[in-house]
Formats: sequence, structure tokens, C-alpha cells
Amino acid sequence: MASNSEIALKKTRNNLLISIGSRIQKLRENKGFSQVDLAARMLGKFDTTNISRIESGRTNPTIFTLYRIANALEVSIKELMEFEALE
Amino acid sequence: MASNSEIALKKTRNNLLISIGSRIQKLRENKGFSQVDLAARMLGKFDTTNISRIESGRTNPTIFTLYRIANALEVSIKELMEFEALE
DNA sequence: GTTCTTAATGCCATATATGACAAGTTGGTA
DNA sequence: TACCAACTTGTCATATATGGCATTAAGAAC
Repeated sequence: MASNSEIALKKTRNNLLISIGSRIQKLRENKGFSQVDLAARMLGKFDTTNISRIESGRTNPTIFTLYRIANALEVSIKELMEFEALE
Repeated sequence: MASNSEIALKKTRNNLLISIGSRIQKLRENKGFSQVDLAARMLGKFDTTNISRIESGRTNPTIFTLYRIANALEVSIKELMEFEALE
């Protein structure tokens, strides 16, 4: 069974992932890129499927993935991290 | 066989991971924490083994892991990302 | 109606992050 | 010498990020 702290940790994780996903989506749309555009601009291969999953907070991306996303969006990782945390 | 761009991508990844690992180590040592201390301060479970691997750039941590590390080090994720890029 | 773009979602395979533990190393201190 | 703390490294299992592809849905055009 899941303890209260495990549930709280999962909520913290979900809030983080949703915040970052929203941040990415916002930056992407400000640039006028589609998810396909963004994946195409990234270093190496990256599947549009995963862009969708990251933007909606369904996966927990690695720092290298976020680095490549930031690069494709022409912002620094620091700028990518300027999101408002959900409670 | 690995193409030139695959090799370049791997080098980019390694440089990123080493930069972030060094940044974490520096912040940790400034706080006077051992790796055991840091792992103990993190939300949820985290193994000291993995602290070592992250600090030396041998693994590609997820954003949630970095979030928990930042939290344990009492800095924001943005501050954690203030590292000097290699090369 | 159809067609096109965009995005979401489901499934499967592979690579790897992490958990967990044992063993080795290094530096200090006695 | 021995001991101890901090760290590294190896191995294995499990969870999951990502690659890849098919399908679905919604909206905008025509």
C-alpha cells in the first residue's frame, strides 16, 4: 500500500512535471513551432510522441532531453526552468 | 558504426552531465554535506551510489531527481542550472 | 462530404535511471 | 599496523524514458 508520504511525493512529482511541460508548450507556441517542428530541431533523434508526453507531464524527462529541447527553442536551460511551481 | 554526428552528440551529452555533476558537487561541498548527507536530505529514497554517479557525470538524471537534489541543497532548480558549459 | 495538420494515445522494444547491496579505494587518525 | 569515513565501482533487478509505429480525434480548410 502507498503511504501518505509516497502519495505526497507522487503529487510533488506530478506538479513539477506539469509545470515544466506547460513551460515548454508555452515557449514552443510562442515560437510558432508545432511539436513536429520542435522534434525536428532537436539534436539527435526525438519522437514527437514524447514531446506530447512531456508537455502534458506524463513523463519525467532527463536533463539531456531538456537540454536538447531548450536548444531547439533557442533558450538556455535556466530559462526553461523559469516556470511557476504548482502548489 | 557510430557516425560523426552521433559521436558529437555523445560528447555534448557527456559535457552537459559533467558540468551538472560538478555543479552539484560544488554546492554540496559548500554546504559541508557528504553524499550520504545529501541522499538522506532528499525527498523519497535516493541511493548514495547514484549521487556519486551523477556528480561524476556517469548518469543522465531525470528532472525530478535534480529537483530533489536542489531541494536537499536548499537551492532552486534554476540555481542548480547555473553551471559553466564545457568546451 | 474529403483532405491536411496537429496533437493525443496505445502498444511494444530497447536503453538506461534508479534501488539495493557488496567490495574496493583513498585519506586521515591513532 | 589497524580502523574509520567518504567515496567509487561492479553487478543485478525493476521501473521508466525514449524510439518507433499505428490509431484516433479535432479543427481548418477545400
